[in-house]
Amino acid sequence: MISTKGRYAVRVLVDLAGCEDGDFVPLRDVAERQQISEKYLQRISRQLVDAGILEGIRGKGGGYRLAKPANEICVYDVLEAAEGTLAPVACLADGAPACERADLCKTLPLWEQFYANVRELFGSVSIADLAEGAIDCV
Amino acid sequence: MISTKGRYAVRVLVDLAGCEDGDFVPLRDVAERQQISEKYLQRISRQLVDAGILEGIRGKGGGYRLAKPANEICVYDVLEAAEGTLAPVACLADGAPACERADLCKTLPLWEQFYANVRELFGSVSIADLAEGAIDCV
DNA sequence: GGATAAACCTACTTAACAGGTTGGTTGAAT
DNA sequence: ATTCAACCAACCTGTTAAGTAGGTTTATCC
Repeated sequence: MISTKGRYAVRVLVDLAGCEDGDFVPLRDVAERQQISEKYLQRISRQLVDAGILEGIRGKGGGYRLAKPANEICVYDVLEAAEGTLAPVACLADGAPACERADLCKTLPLWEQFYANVRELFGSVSIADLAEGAIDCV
Repeated sequence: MISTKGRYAVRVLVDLAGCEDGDFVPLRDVAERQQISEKYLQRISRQLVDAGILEGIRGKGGGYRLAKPANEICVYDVLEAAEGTLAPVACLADGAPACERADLCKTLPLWEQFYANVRELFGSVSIADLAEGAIDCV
């Protein structure tokens, strides 16, 4: 399951991608359009700033904007910034201690395959793709 | 993330698939081999029985065995039985109320695609595949 | 028929996390 | 000086994960 944090993050990015390039957009506007608590978005936005995905400036006339062109921001990076790792099992997470059972673990290859699929899918879709509705349902 | 419940469930099934066909194996043995609390496995096993994946008989000489041949049990069914839905977002879960924003939701197609990938991968791998180590790392 | 082995069942616990909310502080424009 | 808006820290509330405890039923074996 993708938590609301990750989903909200994607929605914020897509929303900003739909605004005029280069403009700083106050979070209040995004929150209103997306019907999400502004306060909660604040926390999420900060994480996105820390991850280098968003830029924020303070004060009157401030707000957020994409730190890179929308087609250079992939969904994978956004989800990872918001949710932490997307590894399906702890032993595949970045910096996890190697599992002792790894050699004899018959299920590990499956999780590895799954993780690879996740990276492949979310890594190949950009915020620009979403904003344009370029993803078709299957 | 796949929770331990789901992962343990898969491991139990793979373990049982490695035992003599038709034998009922007491959970204590599985728990010992897999190094998982027997009590916790009890709960999980019950869910798998309810889902028609395992058969259990009580009393001395009892235990569990696969309700179907290992190559007819796919990982998807096991995970779903143990974890509930595998839908990445609530609005795609079985029996979820339709989301009002569905039409204008630019991210929905992405979650649908992801869900389809999950079903495809886990649906195409059987317990027999895992038991034989037929999955290769990528 | 009694001991034993096993699944079954209910309830509880404990810690972590999701999903926020409150209440401020700092910084920039006007 | 005022206003807007990002930043920051702490808190809260409910749910879930991950188990534990302890008992009840059912079958086998002696």
